[in-house]
Amino acid sequence: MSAGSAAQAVPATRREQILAAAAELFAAHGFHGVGIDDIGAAVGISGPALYRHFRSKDAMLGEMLISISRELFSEGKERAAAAEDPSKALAELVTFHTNFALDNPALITVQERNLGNLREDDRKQVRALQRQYVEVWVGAISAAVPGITEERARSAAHAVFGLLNSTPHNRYVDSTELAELLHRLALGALHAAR
Amino acid sequence: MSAGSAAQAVPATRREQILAAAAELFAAHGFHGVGIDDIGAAVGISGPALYRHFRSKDAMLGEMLISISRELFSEGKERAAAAEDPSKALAELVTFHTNFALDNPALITVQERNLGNLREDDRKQVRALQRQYVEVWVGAISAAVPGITEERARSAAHAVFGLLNSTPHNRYVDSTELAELLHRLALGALHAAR
DNA sequence: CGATTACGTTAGTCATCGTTAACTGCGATC
DNA sequence: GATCGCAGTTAACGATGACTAACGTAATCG
Repeated sequence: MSAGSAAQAVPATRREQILAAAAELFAAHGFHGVGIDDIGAAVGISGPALYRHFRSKDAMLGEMLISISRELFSEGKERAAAAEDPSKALAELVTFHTNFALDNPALITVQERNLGNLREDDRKQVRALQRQYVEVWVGAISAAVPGITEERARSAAHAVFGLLNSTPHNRYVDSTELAELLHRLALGALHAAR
Repeated sequence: MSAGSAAQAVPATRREQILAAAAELFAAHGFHGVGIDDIGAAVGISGPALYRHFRSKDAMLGEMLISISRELFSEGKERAAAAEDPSKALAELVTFHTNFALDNPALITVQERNLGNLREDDRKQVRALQRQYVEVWVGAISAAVPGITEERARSAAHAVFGLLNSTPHNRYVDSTELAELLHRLALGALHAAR
């Protein structure tokens, strides 16, 4: 269900394994709340060995946030463009984002919370990608909700991100039902945006 | 507009002044990303002087999260109970929460992100209060949306919190219009929850 | 008027953190 | 089969962080 590249049993490369473990830890304790030794221990090696794979702790955060932002944008753009009409494009974006959040709760959490811990240049890059992703949504909302202003569409997009990204803290129903519920809630909200 | 006790020009007590400054810093850099000296500097005193007012840095976070949780719960419960019918109760909760988030963006952000940095006993207390607040919403949603299950209502409540709490990162329209938009989005979402 | 209390200050302590250095084993390559 | 480079180890270093100690000052109060 859903086409994510989420928690696989045997991660492809060591780098990816480290990034996955670090994401989990950053999500739970915050960037500064996690030590280099904690990350190492989570993948069975100890502390400084991480520097064989990353230039710094900052670089780990940078790499994970840039790659997630890039994936959201490029995949989102593609799916929206492939849809046959505006209303289907919006529904497709909702489905895509929902599944992504369900498949990558740690990454979503880190992206939401730890943008401020990025180095200046990485932050610039992530923000640029996020802006582009938001514009994909603004386009889809503008086309699907007649008469809405661009500013309201942008605000609505951010609000719906907040709604869908609440997924990691929302484990009261199984994920199939949760996906369906979030889909309805998001489209219901956007429909009401006028 | 809105009856919050938000950013006043001259904070009542020194303690409150410190908590407000700390909330701002925690929201921006994360709990562990802020030093005791930073907080002191933000209120014009230097570092260790804070220990005349708080037992520890942990205690500052604990106090701010407990008080915000308490206020949300007690005020929310009261307003929901005072409404004349279920649909008005839900609308009132949405209005209240929206205005609270608009008036206290830093506190809302800290509550969302830094629960994991609390000391065990404080975290227990905050979680208990949050649970009670959620139950107020679950009651209102269950009464206003016929046929919805309790679990779906709870999930929907969390999702709507995510939507409304996105406020701090949502400054594309002025706050009057944003409040109105968020109100529509939230009720639109809940209406679609079935 | 003298003592206490409230609220600051600066200097120091001790733990911890990110990072580097120096060294080691091991599998592939020429 | 010697060599090279990848991926790991432990030890150390400098910086920084939370917190304590010792001290100062001004207002309050008995």
